[in-house]
Amino acid sequence: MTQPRWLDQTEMAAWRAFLTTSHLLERRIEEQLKASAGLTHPQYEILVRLAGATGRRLRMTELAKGVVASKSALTYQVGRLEEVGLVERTTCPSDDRGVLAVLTPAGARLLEKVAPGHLEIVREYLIDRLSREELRAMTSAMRKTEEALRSG
Amino acid sequence: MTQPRWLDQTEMAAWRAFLTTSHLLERRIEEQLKASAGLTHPQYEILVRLAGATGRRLRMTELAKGVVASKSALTYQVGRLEEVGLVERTTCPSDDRGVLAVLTPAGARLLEKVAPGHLEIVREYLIDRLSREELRAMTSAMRKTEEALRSG
DNA sequence: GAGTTGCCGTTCAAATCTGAACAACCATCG
DNA sequence: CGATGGTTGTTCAGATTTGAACGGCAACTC
Repeated sequence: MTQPRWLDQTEMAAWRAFLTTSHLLERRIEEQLKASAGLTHPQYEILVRLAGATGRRLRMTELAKGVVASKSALTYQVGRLEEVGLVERTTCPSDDRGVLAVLTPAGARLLEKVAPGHLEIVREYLIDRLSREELRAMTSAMRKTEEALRSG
Repeated sequence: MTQPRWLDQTEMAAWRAFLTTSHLLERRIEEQLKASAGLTHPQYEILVRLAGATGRRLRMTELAKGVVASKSALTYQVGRLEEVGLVERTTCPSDDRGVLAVLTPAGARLLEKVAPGHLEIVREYLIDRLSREELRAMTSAMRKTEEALRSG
């Protein structure tokens, strides 16, 4: 442990901008999804992950890691999605402890319907405002942090 | 309304990296603050904003905008902080509707104690991993998005 | 100065998240 | 086989967030 190292003005500005913007964007996305499909952002992300998985199914634990949610939060949200027929649960054939969340055809249809409006928000407020250079730098930066956090 | 514009591979990678990383980092920060001071991240941010305000006090609405929280969430969290003596409430002298949240000396002391450990996390996982160029680009990018979201 | 409109912060019920505890299962080793 | 330790997903209670509704006050108009 060395001396406490504060952030200089530039670093603090960077951190504050990141923190504030991620929260604001999260809010905007939540609002759009709720209005257009009655989905929360976590629910939407679950559908996206399942749609991208082979067989449109994933183990609960994998899914939780993918969407960055706690196990119990995922159990809860998959329960909601199952109630409305967007996802089904199957016991994992290779591991009786396991549960597979499976995207239903209705889930896939809803996702196709909702995705454009969602991505339009992502474009409008983030992607389309960034230069190629900024996009590249941000991706690089985020990946470094992600990698570090996934390891620890 | 034009055609739906999907994100190309580079754009989607950028968005996914941002989304995932912000959630992972949020989790790590929450964990650190809880362990080191029993504070949640929203609570910590409230203390930070108050500490930086003139007179160490802010109107509830300003504070809510600053920390990007809903009015009711802020009411709740300020209530928690008041219970443990880190913040006090005062009625606003210039506007009887208003409430001023004021950082107490105990709140200031706790913040000084906790900030280094918190900032160490921010450094370790984000700031220290970024080149000066990445830091600059990320700040610029985040500010553009923040500005757009604050206007709408 | 009465009326109207809008802002301020709180309250409330409902939804969601958290973390610990738990039961069931897997894997390894002796 | 039997014991041990680790994993899996769920459950539960408690904490937090959300959004709408509300009462109180301010600001502006006529």
